Amino acid sequence: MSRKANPRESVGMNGLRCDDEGPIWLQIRRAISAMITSGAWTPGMRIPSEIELTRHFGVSRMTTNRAIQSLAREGHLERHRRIGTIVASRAQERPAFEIWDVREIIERSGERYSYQLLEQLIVPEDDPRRDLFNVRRETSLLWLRCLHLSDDIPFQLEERLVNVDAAPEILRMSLDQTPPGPWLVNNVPWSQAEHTISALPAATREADALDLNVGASCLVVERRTWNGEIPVTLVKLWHPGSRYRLKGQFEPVR
Amino acid sequence: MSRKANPRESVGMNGLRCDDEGPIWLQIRRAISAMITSGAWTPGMRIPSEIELTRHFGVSRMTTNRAIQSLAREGHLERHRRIGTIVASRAQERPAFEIWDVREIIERSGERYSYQLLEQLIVPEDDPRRDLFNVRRETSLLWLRCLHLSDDIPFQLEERLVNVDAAPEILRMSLDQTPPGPWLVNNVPWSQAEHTISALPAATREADALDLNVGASCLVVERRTWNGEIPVTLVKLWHPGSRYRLKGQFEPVR
DNA sequence: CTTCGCTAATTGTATAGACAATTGTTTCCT
DNA sequence: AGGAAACAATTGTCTATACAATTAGCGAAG
Repeated sequence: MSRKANPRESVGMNGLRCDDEGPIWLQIRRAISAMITSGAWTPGMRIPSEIELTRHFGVSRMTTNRAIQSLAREGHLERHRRIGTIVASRAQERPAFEIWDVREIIERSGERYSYQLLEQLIVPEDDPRRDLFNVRRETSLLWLRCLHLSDDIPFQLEERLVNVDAAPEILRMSLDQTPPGPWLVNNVPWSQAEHTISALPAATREADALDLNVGASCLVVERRTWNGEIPVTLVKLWHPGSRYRLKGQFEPVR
Repeated sequence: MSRKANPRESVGMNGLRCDDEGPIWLQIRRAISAMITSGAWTPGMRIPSEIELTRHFGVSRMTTNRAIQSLAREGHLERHRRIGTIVASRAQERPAFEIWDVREIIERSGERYSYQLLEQLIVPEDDPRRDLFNVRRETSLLWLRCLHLSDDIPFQLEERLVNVDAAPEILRMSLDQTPPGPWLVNNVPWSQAEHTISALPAATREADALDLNVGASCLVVERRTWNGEIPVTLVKLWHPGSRYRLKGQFEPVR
């Protein structure tokens, strides 16, 4: 216990204290959370094991486990058997704006997420899609269509244009395995974003992919991001409106 | 067991089946989830008690409990002691777009949410703020400023303009208790929304409220919603950029 | 030196049981 | 009848324990 190979920097338990509000597992959760947000425990550090915390707080392991798992499920901690629990690199981030990560939405609902790449091409010089972006003729643009499924039922169709100059590494990604959305958010810097939410009827292309009738109303989120003046990506996300009710008093345009 | 006063309509367990993937508590979770999304169990119905499910699936109560609680925490079920567990009215909704509900964000992080109303007034006829909305001179607009705190530290400043014609009941709300955001989302119909995300320096008004220096950079989300042609609300949400890192490679404009 | 297999540390899941808290229902006393 | 007290049903939390799964590290065998 005293001499350790120290696979990762390990934290101590100084300052780890319960308040006295509510159930003990929430107190423990808050105590750990406080260590992270205060900066005493920084991303990458290994936190005490369940056993140590169990002793520290004088509770049973299930109680510690509940506190830690609830933090882990929300992405503040990462846990690995035999390795232990480390503070996630994004633990101090707040989802002040949640970029719609379909995968997360689906998996939070306990369903199976799957993904299909439908189309991938470099937009030709005279293609009308180029007009959506205000970029020079030489700039190469990548066009993607992919489908996100929940329990093998189409949940979201993604139609995306990417400015390759702003994100050159994207050409090296195998996009038939990895959805482009999360990768872009995490790897390509951007400074400005604009979203438009509306209800639109599905055209043939969308209806086919989503397994709907042509004209069925969909909820469409359109997002554009820039880095300074440079457009980064433009994406249209189609949700079948009939299959999933939507949060809030959203009324399709008649 | 056979004759019941039936305080609420109660569901049977027909069709409630486990698949065989992953841990049993997730299987049970999916089984219940499937009953809801298939429509066999509809909002307001009382689902079988933990004991009954425990017997049905042949597991221990803690296992059932874990499945149900995880659904309840996400808003698919509502639980009350002695009453039982009912399907939440919003259970079939998908958070296809999560309207930023600060309260939810804060409470999910295990912190204490609190709220202050800073300012509330009907915008005078000649006020420049009227220009933000394209409405007739007679239309009365409500101006609100409120602060959302996490563990008593300012987390988000909300500056909002509401079209009273589109949401007349808002004048009857006691907005010093209830934040206007969630109420509007749930009670006022809208068909279109537009968001802009950017990084801006705090002016005196924002710096004061958020306890920052003037000029400190903030992440600002601006949201406008319409119902058809009619503007409903316009809100600017200020987050102190220094205190909370933000998800993704967001770079403040220099 | 490399590889294979063992051991130990750590988390993941499940069980059985206990008691607390909440609140509808019933019963009983006046 | 009305109100108070007891009861019952249901969820909330916690404990103690057990075994499974994962994997780093170590040591033995080749």
